[in-house]
Amino acid sequence: MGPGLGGLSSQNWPQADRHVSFRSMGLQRCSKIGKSVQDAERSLAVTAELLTLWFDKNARDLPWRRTQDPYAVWISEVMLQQTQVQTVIPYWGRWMDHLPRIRDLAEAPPERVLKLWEGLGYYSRARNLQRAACQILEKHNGVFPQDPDAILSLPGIGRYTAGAIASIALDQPEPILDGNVIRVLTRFFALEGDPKVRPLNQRLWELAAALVEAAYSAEHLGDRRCARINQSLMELGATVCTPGGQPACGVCPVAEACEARRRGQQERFPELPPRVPITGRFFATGIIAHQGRYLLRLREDTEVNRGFWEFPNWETGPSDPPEAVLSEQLGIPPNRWSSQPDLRHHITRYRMTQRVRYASFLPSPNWAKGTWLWATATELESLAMTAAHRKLSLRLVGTFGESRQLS
DNA sequence: AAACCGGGGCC
DNA sequence: GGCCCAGGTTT
Repeated sequence: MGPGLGGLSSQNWPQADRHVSFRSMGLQRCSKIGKSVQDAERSLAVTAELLTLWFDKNARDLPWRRTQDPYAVWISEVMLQQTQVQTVIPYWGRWMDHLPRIRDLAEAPPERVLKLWEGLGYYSRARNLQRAACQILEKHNGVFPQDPDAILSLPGIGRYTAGAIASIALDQPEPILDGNVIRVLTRFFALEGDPKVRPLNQRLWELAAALVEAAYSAEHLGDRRCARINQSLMELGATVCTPGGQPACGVCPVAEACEARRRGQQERFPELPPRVPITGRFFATGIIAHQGRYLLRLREDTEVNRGFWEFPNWETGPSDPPEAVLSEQLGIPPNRWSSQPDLRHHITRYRMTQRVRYASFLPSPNWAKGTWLWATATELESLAMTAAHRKLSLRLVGTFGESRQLS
């Protein structure tokens, strides 16, 4: 055990957190059962220390943990918003290779930024990254700001991401609260209610702040204490205190003090609101080939996925024949279309089906609206396309860049 | 407070 | 198919 843990009242620790409340939370249970604020803060310090030391031994070796460059940490945090670690790893490495500095991002062509983000989804994240990079150049002389409020004011950076950058890259005692931390804290303290809305959300932020401040005060924990305690909460949530009814409490460093585990009710927390129901959507998609090129359309500024190229497509009803809308929109007679396999694609709450039709025909261009392009097989690979249309593109273009013959 | 973002992985 | 993920922004 580390030298710092010895003096703390470890015999009180498991009991203390069962009824703990903290001065900053303004709760009353504490005084009712006669626990002192000093005991509460001491148990908090023990918890912070156990988590930090556990992280030192059990942290995964993730690529962005090998740097303290705020820019690199920032990119990783934004990529990790709603996106899992294993998905992010190759994207982060590629991004840092191509755009290693803030200035590189600010000055890059927007289509290059989108191409680097292709497949990660939630593409406003990429657009906001570049907007923020430009702001850092203009307002902060090209240096990533250190003030948490200045970080928070950048586009695409909310309270979580600002706290993550400030603590992980700059070792400041700023709290973080994400899905992992919500799960860890609601279980540890058996906190009921919706953790995403007040009042529980506010209490969780206060608890997260109390933990990082406890680590900050514990000088014996050594360097980068704020970075380590905050990452320990997320790491524990990702690898031990996992969703569902079977977290790995046997290897949890704070299991003895966990109230949900004491009750055997780990699966009850957090109390997340019901999911939005899943709905199906249907699209008629046309692949129009002409002299080895394929017709693409650029999503316009008013549309979702603006800046991405895609095969011309229109949303239809579940049973509308796709030839009808394709012929009307593209001026190609209905009998010129041949059927291709449907393409299924999932995105958040949508189950999307693209009904694909192929035509080898050059229509008189009545597609006046928007930006169109006859793309070669090589261009298909280099343009930014959303995931569903990238799948479609891979049907046409093999791994050697050869155009594939379709009947 | 709720909807949206038209991504991906896991079971 | 359901659920979750190192969320932020818009309405």
